[in-house]
Amino acid sequence: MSLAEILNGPPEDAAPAILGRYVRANGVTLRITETEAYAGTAGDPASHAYRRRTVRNASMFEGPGTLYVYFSYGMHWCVNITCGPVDVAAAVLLRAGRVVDGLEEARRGRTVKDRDLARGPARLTRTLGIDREADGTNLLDGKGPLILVDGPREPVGTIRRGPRTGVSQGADTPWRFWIDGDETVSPYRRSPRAPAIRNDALRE
DNA sequence: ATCATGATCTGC
DNA sequence: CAGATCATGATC
Repeated sequence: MSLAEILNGPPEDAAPAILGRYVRANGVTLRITETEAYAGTAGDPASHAYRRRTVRNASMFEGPGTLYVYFSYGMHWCVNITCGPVDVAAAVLLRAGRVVDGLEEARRGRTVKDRDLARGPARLTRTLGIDREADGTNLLDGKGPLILVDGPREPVGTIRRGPRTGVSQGADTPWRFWIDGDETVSPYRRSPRAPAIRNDALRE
């Protein structure tokens, strides 16, 4: 399936389809190992675009392949790839990946284990050298700083799914996807503000 | 287990 | 216009 087809679809289909694919930015190449889907105003209370279009979330309402880069917890940047048609604010959050090329560049002076370089959405974004400047750029037009490699995907093994990390609303929607057994996948943390775990919630 | 740190949103 | 919230990571 082509990238354009994937990004034209709903986020819960695009998120697992992006696993195992390669992203490249600023001389660093990553193999994506963990993603999360967020629907826009279509009934997903965990989405930044749940209520309405704002200055911050405007990129989520653009066409498929648009980057939505947001600032979180006063210090971190995180990257989403918008999917679905214009005005449908759905997106896929890139949560973790493995550095496969540009290891020296990826380090950026940090002394962490290789597997931790892009383990978690903020570290992934920093490792790729992405920040606010990339917000609103499109990865399909080849002009922005981030490239998602198109073409057929190599086999990824078992894909697993479970609830999304750290969200207080919609905490049981199983829209987090990861490659089973990969050591670069980030640890799951339920939001302390989320309601108690429902007995019908999906197990990981 | 707790803190760091600031943009954004919401309710007053 | 102020206070709560936050799709987290590093360090204690």
